[in-house]
Amino acid sequence: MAKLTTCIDLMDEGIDRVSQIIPTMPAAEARLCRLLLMVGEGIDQELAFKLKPHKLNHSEFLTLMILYSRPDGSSTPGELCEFATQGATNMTRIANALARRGLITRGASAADRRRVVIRITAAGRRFVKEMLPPMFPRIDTMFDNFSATDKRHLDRLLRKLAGNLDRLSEHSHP
Amino acid sequence: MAKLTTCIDLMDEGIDRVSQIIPTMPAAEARLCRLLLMVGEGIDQELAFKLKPHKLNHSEFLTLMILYSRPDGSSTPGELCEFATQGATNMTRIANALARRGLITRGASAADRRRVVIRITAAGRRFVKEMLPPMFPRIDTMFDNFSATDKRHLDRLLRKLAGNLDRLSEHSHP
DNA sequence: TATGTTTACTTCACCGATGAAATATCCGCT
DNA sequence: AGCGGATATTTCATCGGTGAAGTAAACATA
Repeated sequence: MAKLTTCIDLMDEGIDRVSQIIPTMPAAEARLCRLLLMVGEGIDQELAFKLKPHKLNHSEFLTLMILYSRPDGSSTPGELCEFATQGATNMTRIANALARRGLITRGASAADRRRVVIRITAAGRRFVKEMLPPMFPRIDTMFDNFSATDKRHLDRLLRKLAGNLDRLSEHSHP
Repeated sequence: MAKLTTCIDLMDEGIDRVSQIIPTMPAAEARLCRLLLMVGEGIDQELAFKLKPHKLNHSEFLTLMILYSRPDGSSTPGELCEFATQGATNMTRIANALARRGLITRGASAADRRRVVIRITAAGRRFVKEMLPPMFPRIDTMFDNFSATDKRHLDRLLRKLAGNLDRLSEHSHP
């Protein structure tokens, strides 16, 4: 598997050459975008690696965690779509997958019969409580050489960037 | 479409509640992971939005850009897989798609007849040179309120994180 | 030069995700 | 009460991506 750092080196060279041909390019900013995308993919793969033994994929895990973290352990497909930034179509499949394994239940809403109520089961809670801790060491290792201020900075900058992205997409694809 | 910042707020609450149930969780680090993943997805969507009018997807664009940035404008499927972190299978499809549009050519290597030489065409270069500049304003906007040191910090922290991820995956899935 | 191993790419079968359309229910208005 | 539009979820067709097996050429070595 290709190392992330060598990909980054190649990306740096590539951007240098492109910005020679097209000097109006915002090279530093484009570099940051690519960096972010690459590191994001790296974390994705790391997460997938940790989820594979449990036969979960990223979106199923996220959905289960959202339910786990809710005080009442329940939600609806529509709400879960919002929070997990998933399409409704996919949420149907995710719910099917989790329900088939007995980690959640699907029931009809009494108040609004269009709605489906999804609830995490006791088995689902047990499952999460057991699978989560073994991930912790690797998460810690990811930020090994990060000082407290490093972490604070990264947190702040990512949130700032998220705000900018929100404003961008508001204007164009709202 | 759900705003990124509200998803982040919900994520914060979720992590708080989970770390009450499971206090050994490295909450700050998990938060950073999720933040990075979410911002990464945001940039992905933004990129997809800019590519859609050109009927390109992310991996096709990246592949084309790698070719564009190479001094001789050529490479091989294997090399492109490495640099674009793509599976060989997918690279075949990408090359098919780009070749069908006349943006690249596929030829046999004289030196090694197992190899396929992929080369960006004049039309491919023109295509890139025209599609790239309209993206610049939005990239600039993404980092609008970032100071020069903000950008430097983000760059440094992401590279550091990439190094850590490399060490992680070396040990476990090499 | 014959043989087994490695490398490069493609084909095939499948999975996860998405857009468009279908279905069922709810809500506002007359 | 009943009609029209909005909302919630599912189904279907399709796309992009991946793993496993297939094919072809190169290399190593005996």
